[in-house]
Amino acid sequence: NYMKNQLPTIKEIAKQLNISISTVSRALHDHPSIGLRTKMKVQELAKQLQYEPNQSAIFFQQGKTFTIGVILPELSEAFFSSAISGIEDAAHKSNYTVLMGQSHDMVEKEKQLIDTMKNHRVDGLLVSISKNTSSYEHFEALQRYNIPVVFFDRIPKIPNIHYVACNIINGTVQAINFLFKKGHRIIGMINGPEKLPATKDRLEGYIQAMTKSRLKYDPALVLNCDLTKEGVTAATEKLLTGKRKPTAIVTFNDYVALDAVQQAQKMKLKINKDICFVSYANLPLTHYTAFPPLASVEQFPYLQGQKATETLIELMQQKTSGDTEPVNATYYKIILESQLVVHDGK
Amino acid sequence: NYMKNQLPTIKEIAKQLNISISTVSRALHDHPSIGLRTKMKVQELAKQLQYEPNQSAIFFQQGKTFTIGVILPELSEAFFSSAISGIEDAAHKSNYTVLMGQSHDMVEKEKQLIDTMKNHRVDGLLVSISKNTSSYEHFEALQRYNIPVVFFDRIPKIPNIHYVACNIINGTVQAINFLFKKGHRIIGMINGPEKLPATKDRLEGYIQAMTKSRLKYDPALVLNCDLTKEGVTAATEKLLTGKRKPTAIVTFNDYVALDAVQQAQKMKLKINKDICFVSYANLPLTHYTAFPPLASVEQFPYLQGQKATETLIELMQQKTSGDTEPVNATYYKIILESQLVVHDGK
DNA sequence: TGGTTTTCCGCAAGCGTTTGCTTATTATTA
DNA sequence: TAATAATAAGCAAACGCTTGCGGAAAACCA
Repeated sequence: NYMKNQLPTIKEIAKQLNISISTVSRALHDHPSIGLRTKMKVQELAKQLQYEPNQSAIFFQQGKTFTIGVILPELSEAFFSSAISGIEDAAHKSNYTVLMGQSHDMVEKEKQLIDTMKNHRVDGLLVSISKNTSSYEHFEALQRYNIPVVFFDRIPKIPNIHYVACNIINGTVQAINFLFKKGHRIIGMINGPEKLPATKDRLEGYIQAMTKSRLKYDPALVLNCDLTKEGVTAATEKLLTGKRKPTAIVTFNDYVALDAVQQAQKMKLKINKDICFVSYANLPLTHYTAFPPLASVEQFPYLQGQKATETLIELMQQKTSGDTEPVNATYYKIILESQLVVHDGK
Repeated sequence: NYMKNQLPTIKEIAKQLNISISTVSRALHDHPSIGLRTKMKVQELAKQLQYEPNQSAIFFQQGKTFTIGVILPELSEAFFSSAISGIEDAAHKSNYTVLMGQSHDMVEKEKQLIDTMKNHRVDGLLVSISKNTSSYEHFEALQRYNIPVVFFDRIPKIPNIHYVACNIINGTVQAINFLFKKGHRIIGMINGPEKLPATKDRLEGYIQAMTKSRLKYDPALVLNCDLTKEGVTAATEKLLTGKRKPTAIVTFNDYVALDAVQQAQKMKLKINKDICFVSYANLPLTHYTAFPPLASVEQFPYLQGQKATETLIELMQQKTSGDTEPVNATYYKIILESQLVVHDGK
């Protein structure tokens, strides 16, 4: 008692009230088997002492931390930071907290983070995998720990996983149709690095839409690039000096669009007249730019984060509610539809 | 042993090796008082069993969680997401993890988050306070728990706190000087909401610089606004139709600058000719816009986050390394200098 | 060989809570 | 009034790990 800077515990309360700690514990939880009188006394003293339960102890005792881990490539990227916002909001609503880590697209760090999260005994994990991740054993380790994982946006191509993703294909189709209706017949694409799933999806959508529109798919109109400014510039130039000159170009994302616009201008083309652009949204403020893309395929990062969190929470509940055996090997595969957002002239 | 899906513990290892758990614990920690033979045996079995210590237990036992909490207004804002990136990187380097929450600028939620963090027994806290926070008792509660707090960017104006902030004043002075050298003599400012500290700092810098440049301070040239598009537009119009028409305007941030540019264009003014803009950077891609500000006062969010984390970690070490009494009531007040970044034409 | 140091390891407490089970007390019924 | 039921509270184990302390065995010295 002598200036022990200790925090009050139920033990302390029990001692002062001359009752057992179990009684205190139950009293604080409003357990029916505790009389009203003592219940009151306990709660009063607790308040007076400013008692707060030591969550560390509870976590340990219950084997549950009410924490969900989030691992993604880059916290400062607009897309992910929106996603995080959605995650945090959803988690907070269900009284979970969020432990965060960024892999910087490095597999090694991704592994480290998984270890950290695992050791911290997070109750569940949300992951957007790094660009360079190609093997997935480090995720399997999580199963031993009974830590459910929900992937989002950047999902591994393996079976039997839970994920939330955005179907980019239909958005792409919408984009092409939009351009088609505007009269464009030769539509190019500046895509991303070949091996990226995101790149493949875009291409697939492109092919689908072109085929359906009875425009035959011309591979010469689709260029891959490494997303650097130089790469984009080169691709744009090549596309615009090719045999079949496109009147519209779909670009991998907003950054690419902006770089491509610059290059097109440099080539003395009138934007939105000689050449139009449509892109995949990942920037908040393209409408402030001089020549924003006519339209963007929106992927709803906030919503993705939110959905992913909600399904993770559901999975965690399931786990808790004691299905002795995880019989229900059903996997959540939640797919949001991307959507073409047409920007008004302004 | 019968398909208990339990994770291996040191107890398990001890049993299999017929030694005591304390020996196992020490062996795993390379304690000198354990013989090489047993040490090897233990470590081998541990690896074989894929043993990993239960951090929850350790946290509890040590009263330390190796976790730092971060509370800030909005995760998805570019400024903060850069800061977070810096925080995460710095934390990870020292083996800390990051627990995150966003207040959405609501005092109530800020309080909740502090409670959560406190109950989670984070080892330290990083806070950028919400716009509406004006009383600070909820932070004082943390002292009882011996949880050090480092504020960053948005810091409360009370004494005896640790903080990391960016001195915006000198950046503002640089900005005005920059404009002065370019020949501008009538320089306006579109500032933020009056009560915001950020607003006051900008104003102070403005006054200092104007005074020093022998341009007398004309209050009519400084307008407050609420940062909405309408507010900015109105302020811009008022400024550009006033008696003394500025040839340059310093704006509260990039968003304001972009809105103001639009309005100026609507008023048939030639940007960078009739009227120039300088702003405070908070967007990553102003250089893609049609008429970016000529220069921006950079506040280095990543660096701020990093520095804040580093000082927090230092504080936590101090706490641990057992100064029985926190005699050293020295408070870290780390101030980064903002810096004017002049954008090249393209 | 007897005593002293070293080396190695085990015992047990403790961290703060929860919870199944038991016990003491009071109220209820016949 | 005695037997039974309902109510209220306590005991003690458990969660997994760390660590101060004490003890046995082995090594050393003289």
